[in-house]
Amino acid sequence: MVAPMVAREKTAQQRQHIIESIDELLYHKGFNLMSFTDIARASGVPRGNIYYYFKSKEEILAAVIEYRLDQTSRMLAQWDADLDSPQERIKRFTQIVVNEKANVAKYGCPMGSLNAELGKVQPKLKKISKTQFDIFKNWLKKQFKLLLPGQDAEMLATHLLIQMQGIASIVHVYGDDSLVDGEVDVINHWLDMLAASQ
Amino acid sequence: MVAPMVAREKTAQQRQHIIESIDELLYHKGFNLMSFTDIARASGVPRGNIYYYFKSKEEILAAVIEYRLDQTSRMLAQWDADLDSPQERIKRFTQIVVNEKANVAKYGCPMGSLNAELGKVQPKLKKISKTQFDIFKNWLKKQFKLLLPGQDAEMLATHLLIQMQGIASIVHVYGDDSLVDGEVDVINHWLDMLAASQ
DNA sequence: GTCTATATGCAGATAGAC
DNA sequence: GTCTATCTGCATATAGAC
Repeated sequence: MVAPMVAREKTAQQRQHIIESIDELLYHKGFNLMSFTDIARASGVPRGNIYYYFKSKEEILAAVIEYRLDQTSRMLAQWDADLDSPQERIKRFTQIVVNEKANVAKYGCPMGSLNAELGKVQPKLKKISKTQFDIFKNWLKKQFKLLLPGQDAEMLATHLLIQMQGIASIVHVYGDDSLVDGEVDVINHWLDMLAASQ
Repeated sequence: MVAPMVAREKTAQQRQHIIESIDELLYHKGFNLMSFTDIARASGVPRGNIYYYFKSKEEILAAVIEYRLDQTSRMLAQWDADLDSPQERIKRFTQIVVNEKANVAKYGCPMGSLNAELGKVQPKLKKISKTQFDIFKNWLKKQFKLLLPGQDAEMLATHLLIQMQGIASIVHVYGDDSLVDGEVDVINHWLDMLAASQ
C-alpha cells in the first residue's frame, strides 16, 4: 500500500488488527475473564484507546465472531472447491478435532466453550456466539443432502455436531487428547456405512 | 432435634444450608458470574457473614462440588440396589439427559459447562470440578466390566460420556431439547447391540 | 487518531461492634 | 455467631489533552 491512507482506511485497519490479535485470547481465556488490559496487551493498543475502535466489550465480541465467520466461510468454500465428494468434505470436517486436539485438550472447543460460558445468563452474547454453529450446520446439511438425498439432512448434521462437541468436551475435561483419533475413526466409519447404504 | 445444639453443630448446619441453597445458583449462573451478593440472597445469609463459614469463593466451590459428589454417589448406590442388570443401570444413566432436558436447554450440563468455564485459565478450580466426571466414569466402567467382560471398559465408559456431553452441548447451543429423545434412543440401541453381541 | 488520566461501580475479602 | 460498614483492587467505560 503505497498511496497515503485516508483516515477511514486507517481506522478500519487498526480495528482489524485488534480483532485478529485477540481472536486467540478470547479462545484461551473466555469472554468474561478477557479484560481490556488483556486486549490492550495482546494488540499493542493502549487500554483506553480500544474504545475509539469499539464502543463496548460486547461489540468486540461481535467483531471477533464476525471475523471467525468470515474465516470459516472461506475455509468451507475452499473445501467445496478442493474435495470432490460430500463424503470427503464431511471427513475433512471431522478431521478438525484431530488437527486441533492439543488445543482442545487445553482450552476446549472454541465455539462450544464460548457458548457454555455465555449461554447461562448472557442471552444476547450467546446469540452472537451461536452463529458460529449455524455456519457449520448449514454447510453439513448441504453435504448430507448431496450424500444421502431423501434422508433427514438436518438430523444427520446435528448428530455429527453432537459427536464433535462430545469429543471436544471430554478431551477438555481430562486434558487428554489420546482418545481423539479412535473416536473420529468411529465417526468416519459411520459415514462410510451411511454412504454405502445409498 | 430437641436438645440444644452445640455451637459446632449449628455452624455445620448453617454451612450446609448455604451449600444447598446455592447449588442451583452455581448451575444457573456459572462460577465466575456468581457473586457473594447472589450467594447471600439465595441463602438468606447476610453478605459479609458468608466468610464466617467459608474462607474464600474457591472453598465455596469445593464445598458445593463435594455435596454434589455425595448426592451422586448415593444416587448411583440406589441404582445399583434397584436395577438388576448393568444394561438397565447404564440406560438409567442415559435417561438423565431425557429427564433434565429442559434445564440442559437453558443452562447446559451442570458438569460440562462448569468444566468449560473453569478449564481455560483456572486449573485449580477445574481440578475440583473434574471430580464430578470421575465418579460417573468409574461407575460406568464398573457397569461395562459386568456387561462386557474382556472388552475395554474404560473406552466404552468414555465413549458414553462423549455421547452425553455432545447431546447436552448441542441442546444448549440451540436451546432446543426436541432432539434429546431420538439421540438417546440411538445410544440405547448401541447398548443393546453391544449386550447382544456378548 | 493517540494516549493518559480518571470516573464509576462492583467484585472478593475483612474488621470490629454487638 | 450475626451483621454492618468498609477496605482494596480491578473491571468497564469516559473525558479531554495532545
